[in-house]
Amino acid sequence: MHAGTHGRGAHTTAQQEHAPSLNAMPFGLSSTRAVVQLLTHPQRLQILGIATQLRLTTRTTLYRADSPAEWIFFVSRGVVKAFRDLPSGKRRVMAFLFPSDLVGLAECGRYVNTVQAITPVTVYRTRLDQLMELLKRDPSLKLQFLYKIAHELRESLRQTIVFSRRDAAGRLAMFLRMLEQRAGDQKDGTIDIPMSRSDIANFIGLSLESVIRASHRLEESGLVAFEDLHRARVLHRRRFEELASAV
Amino acid sequence: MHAGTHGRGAHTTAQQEHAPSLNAMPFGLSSTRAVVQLLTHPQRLQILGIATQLRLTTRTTLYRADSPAEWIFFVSRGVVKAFRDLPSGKRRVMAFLFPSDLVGLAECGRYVNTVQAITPVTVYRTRLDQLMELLKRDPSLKLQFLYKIAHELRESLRQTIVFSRRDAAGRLAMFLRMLEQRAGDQKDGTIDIPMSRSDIANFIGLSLESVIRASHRLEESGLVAFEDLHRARVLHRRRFEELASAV
DNA sequence: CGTACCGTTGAGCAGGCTCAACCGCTGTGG
DNA sequence: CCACAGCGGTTGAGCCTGCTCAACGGTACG
Repeated sequence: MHAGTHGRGAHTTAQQEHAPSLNAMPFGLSSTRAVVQLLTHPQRLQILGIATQLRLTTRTTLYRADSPAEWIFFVSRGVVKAFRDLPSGKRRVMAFLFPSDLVGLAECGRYVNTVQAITPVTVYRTRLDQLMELLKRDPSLKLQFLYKIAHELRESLRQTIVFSRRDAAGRLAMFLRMLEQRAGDQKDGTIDIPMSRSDIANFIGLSLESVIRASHRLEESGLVAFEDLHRARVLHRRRFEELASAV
Repeated sequence: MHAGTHGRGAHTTAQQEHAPSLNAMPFGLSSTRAVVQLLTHPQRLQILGIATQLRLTTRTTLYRADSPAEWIFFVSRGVVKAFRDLPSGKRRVMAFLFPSDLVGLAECGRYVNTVQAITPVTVYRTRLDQLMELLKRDPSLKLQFLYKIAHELRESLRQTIVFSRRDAAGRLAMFLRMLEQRAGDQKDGTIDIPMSRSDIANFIGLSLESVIRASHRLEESGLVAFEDLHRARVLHRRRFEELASAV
């Protein structure tokens, strides 16, 4: 299979590699709209103290939906997807999780989604009860987690805007822009697309075929060039942004 | 206008009326899938101490998107909607907020959505910085807020499942079921629908006309009876649940 | 009585879905 | 070594349903 065969995630910084990390946009006023590291160095070491580093290959399942939620994961390198298989047999990808994201949100003691690696990943795994202990001992850490979850909530709400579009090309453009922002701009100006076309389809709510046709439309109209299946380049930034914003 | 002319929200309990309150499903194991009150009585009094009670009429705007985020609101009675007007002129309703919900999540010091009352509401308003002060003094309160935001995140993710459906009737059925769960079952077995058809459309991602036609289809197939514009009754529970689950 | 707003209905269009066939690559086993 | 299965991706044909546009109805309000 394709995934894992072409250095995706290789641009991850050493910092992200070496300790649990959480990124988010703050509540408070800030001039930039930048995502910042929430955890102080000591906090990261504290979490490191109760965490185990795991390196997982593509397609490894971190956990399954509805199984008892024992662990919380900090994504450190690579990308995972969180999805649910619906009664109809369709698969809904709820989120892609990147380095500095938190995975393992439970409800009533059970995981909500199944989570699988789509690239080789490094995660830090910690027992939920141990993390809760740590949160009790370090109240300021609670606040950081609050920020992080609030950030994810806003991201999730933003994601629903994608669904309000009917046109496939527009949805795909918004998705690509999201990828560009989340995964951090590549030095060479390309967008890294770690997931399969079918994962994209299940995420943005289109059929697989529509995703492919939308890619062609983006390419034909000169907005985006797909250098290969997993790399795209924005050719006409202004028109691209227009399309992606024109909800 | 219609809203506010027929006792919606009248079933709100006295408890909800009299102090800030937060409801959520816990992370941890619990036999029931019930939503529980997160705050202890002393905590609610503490928040009450820094909050102002406001009673607002239908269509009052609590705040506007992109304005500086000074306040956090606890919905105590009634229903508000959070929405964004998109560049295209379309309006996306991001969420309906019910009693025991939290309103006013900011990003970089600015509100993300515009929030408006769709029924007469009672809210408790507190300055963001004062609430943060309180959170610093009472670490366990932070955890309650963490639970609440996590709950809203899960709700938001669940909401995206609605969008994965193509059929209007199915989307509407899921929406009605959500209303039934959120607003608490009425004693008489009816579902209270506080918002306008057009708000529903903007929330579940359909055109206004499609919402109306979907209502007709639900009615014709004998699943649901619409007693008036703002009250529905599930006639055939099993088939209704089947439709609402058959994503 | 006119206006505004919400809701309703109909006609016709368009874009996304489904189904089906096919390609190219990979890994496997005879 | 090659045949084959499996998987991801691609393309085409035709259907279907939700959207758009437009006209109209009812109710509240000035």
